[in-house]
Amino acid sequence: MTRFIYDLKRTHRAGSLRDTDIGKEVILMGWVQNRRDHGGAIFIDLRDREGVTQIVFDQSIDAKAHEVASQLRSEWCFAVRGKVRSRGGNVNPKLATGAIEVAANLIEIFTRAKTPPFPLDDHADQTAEETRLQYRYLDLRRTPLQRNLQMRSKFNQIVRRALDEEGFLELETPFLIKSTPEGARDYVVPSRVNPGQFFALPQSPQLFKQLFMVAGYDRYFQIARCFRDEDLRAERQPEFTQVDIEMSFCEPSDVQNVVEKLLARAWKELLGVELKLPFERISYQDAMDRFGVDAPDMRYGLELRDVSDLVRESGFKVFADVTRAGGIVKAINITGLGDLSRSELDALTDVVKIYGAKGLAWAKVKEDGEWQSPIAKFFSDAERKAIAERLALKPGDIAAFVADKKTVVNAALGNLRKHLAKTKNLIDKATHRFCWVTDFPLFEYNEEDKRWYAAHHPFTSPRPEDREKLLTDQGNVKALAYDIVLNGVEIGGGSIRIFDHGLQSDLFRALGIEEEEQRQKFGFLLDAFQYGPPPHGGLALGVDRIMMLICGTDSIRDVIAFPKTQKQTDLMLNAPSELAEAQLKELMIKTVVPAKK
RNA sequence: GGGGCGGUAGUUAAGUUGGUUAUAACGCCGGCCUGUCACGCCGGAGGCCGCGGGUUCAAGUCCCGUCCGCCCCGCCA
Repeated sequence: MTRFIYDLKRTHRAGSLRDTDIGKEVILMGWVQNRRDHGGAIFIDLRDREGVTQIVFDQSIDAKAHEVASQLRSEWCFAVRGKVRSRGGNVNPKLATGAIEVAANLIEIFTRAKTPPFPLDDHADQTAEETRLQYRYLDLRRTPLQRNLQMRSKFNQIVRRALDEEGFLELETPFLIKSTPEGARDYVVPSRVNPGQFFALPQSPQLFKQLFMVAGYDRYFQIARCFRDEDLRAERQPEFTQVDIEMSFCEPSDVQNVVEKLLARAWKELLGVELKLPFERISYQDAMDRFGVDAPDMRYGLELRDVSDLVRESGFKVFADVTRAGGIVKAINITGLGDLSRSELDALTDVVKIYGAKGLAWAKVKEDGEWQSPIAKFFSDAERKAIAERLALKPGDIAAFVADKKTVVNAALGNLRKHLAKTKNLIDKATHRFCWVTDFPLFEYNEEDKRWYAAHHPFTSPRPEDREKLLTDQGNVKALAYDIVLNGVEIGGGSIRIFDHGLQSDLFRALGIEEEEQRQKFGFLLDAFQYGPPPHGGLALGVDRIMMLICGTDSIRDVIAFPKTQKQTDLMLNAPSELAEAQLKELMIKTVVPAKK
């Protein structure tokens, strides 16, 4: 190494220099974003994480520097010393540093670079993600990802400052824990010193944070990595990050207030957006009735309406049969989108079929109020009028109906609603519509196993007023559980926990979990709860999803430095991979991979 | 486990009814150029058409299988 690094320290980051710096001698270090060689003068755009500065190597200023600079190519790493000067009439309005340039008088090339496998300029988002993931370290150099990860860093700092100020302690919990059978599939880690035994990686620090409350830490948080071995989606990775929060002596609104303040602060500092507090609340029941999903996007209309009572006696056999068999019929008024062609309506049918619906019935309302519809003839004038009234149908509107089991109808129309909003551009991207979804059911019935399961987890407290229904009317017990939803994406959820021993016993009884099984799965927690647990509750926020929304991207992978593909592989590491025989032997593990047919 | 979309120079794409030597832009290499900023001009190199099989006189193109990436269903207390 020569004079740079040791003698000549970096004085600025690229991106920070302005016309007020004219005349200063500066030292910058970074990468070649672009070069424009004009013979006697070479322009190099030097990029670092803060931005880009134009460096000019002028033969007449320093012939040696000019000669060295003529070798520079894309993504070479180098340092320059030079004087900041005005660009005069050649200002580049597209650059923050566009008013100035650095006239170089000394350069050192640190490292040369192979030609990158894909362009790293800002116009290069089009490169296949497969290639970008393979060379993730290069993709991460690009401005959009630099920006996303820097935002993520700032978000984490805001979380720490905000929760510290509220008296929360940042405490860590172990990664190597015990596998529990319920919930998501566990990632497991073999224990070498305990042959044949395995640890599990935490799906969340849930039980530990409750133990912190038992131990009197009162207010806890952690920016925690969580692991779930389930199939991936655009907003789901096998390892993800939560802001995990738990507090003692609280009711739901105490938890919600903390979270609202935290998010409001993040939105203000990161986006300059002032959020209106408190966030609106909607019950789970209302969300399902009006939007068909438990994480409603309320930025647009197209709400669902139940018309079961209006079609039960109709001549349309499909609707009449479904309602008589305990199913429901719901409809959306597809209003304001103009006429839809037959092929467009067929495409909408394909959408609802994904969610198990057998079909989509539709009716167009003509100018004279008559229905143009294959099913119009099955309804009486009065029935059509009643439906039109409930859906507020006007001439030009289209009603779309689905009849089936309640879960199918809600999923089909709820997702049809999303589909229409997206494809017909009904969404105002600048809107940040937060809401709390409350009063979730405590139990979910599983048809196959013919038993009730905990909808959230088995330590979630029922609403006090539902206490006596616990063993008799499980379907109508509501939980002190709440999700937080932003623009139709669930970004967090939590609950008030059970701290009363008798209540916990009844809950296990309602779930059909015997005492022995309770002891085996949760013995340590039940033991702990015999030593004076405080009333407590909490919540976890999905950091990756929140960052996805803050950064305005469609994929969680854009806010995770080193994400995995849909098949849970890392294309850069080539992970996972097989272990050497000796390694398996040491762990006393034998693998049995079924032969391919 | 299932449905859908995609895979052609380094990158992004085009490729007709199966028909001669597989196109283009950007990038790359060489040369020229002192005011460019997605610089310009001249010249050049660059292909396992994802992989395997089949049909055919002939396959990037048709058929079957398979791998990889993405979106979705199931799954995700």
